[in-house]
Amino acid sequence: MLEADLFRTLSDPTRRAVFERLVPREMSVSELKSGFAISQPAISQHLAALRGAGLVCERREGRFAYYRAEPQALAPLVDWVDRYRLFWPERIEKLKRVLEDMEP
Amino acid sequence: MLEADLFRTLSDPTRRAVFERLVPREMSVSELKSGFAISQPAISQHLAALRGAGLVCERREGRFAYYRAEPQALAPLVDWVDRYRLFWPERIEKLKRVLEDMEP
DNA sequence: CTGTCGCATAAGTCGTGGCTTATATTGCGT
DNA sequence: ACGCAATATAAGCCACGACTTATGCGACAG
Repeated sequence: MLEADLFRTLSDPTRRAVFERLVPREMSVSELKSGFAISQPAISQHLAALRGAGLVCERREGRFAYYRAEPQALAPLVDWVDRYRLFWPERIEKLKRVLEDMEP
Repeated sequence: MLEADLFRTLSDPTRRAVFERLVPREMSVSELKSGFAISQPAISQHLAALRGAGLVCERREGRFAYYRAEPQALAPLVDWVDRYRLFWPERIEKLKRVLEDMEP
């Protein structure tokens, strides 16, 4: 049931890009804004939406707000796609290969 | 880049429900309509959107149109979530268990 | 203490999209 | 041939959401 929020939140391309940018490392709002052609309030609104879905979390430090992604919040979305991965044999094979490569 | 179409198409809960209903077995439009509290044109419009994303395909038979889901069209979405699954070790463990249950 | 910076919130605008009703199209039954 | 059934398309309506500008608020510098 929770995948609904994730689909809605991630359906916007800009917001998805914001999330992706916060996966490798945390970033301040102004640093995020550079690289997007939208206003600072727009960024803050996207961050609020992502925060509402648990996809990012903020760390306050003085007047700066540092955001980082929380990939584990993708859980319901992962469960959703996994449910239909079962109807798709070749994809399972590929996944198995990926997993085998990860353990010694 | 193609995951954008999938996110946009699947962001609507009704359309997502239509897709999910067509995964186990094919179904005619009128059979689909029963179970949804929306009009038949609305169903047809959702099917057109899903078809545009390659998520369903239709089979004509007389005046009936039978639709079935094409889970392989989820590929770009699967790739997207897999990219961030790597940042999330516990999820990999769960997946491995699912895969192990599937083969004797 | 005052100005400015970093960010959030408020308010308003505007496009998009999902729904409706109405209509067109094709196929089947009688 | 006629009418109805199954579906698609057209046109219009309305709500939602993404953006803007304007404003508020706390933190640091001078």
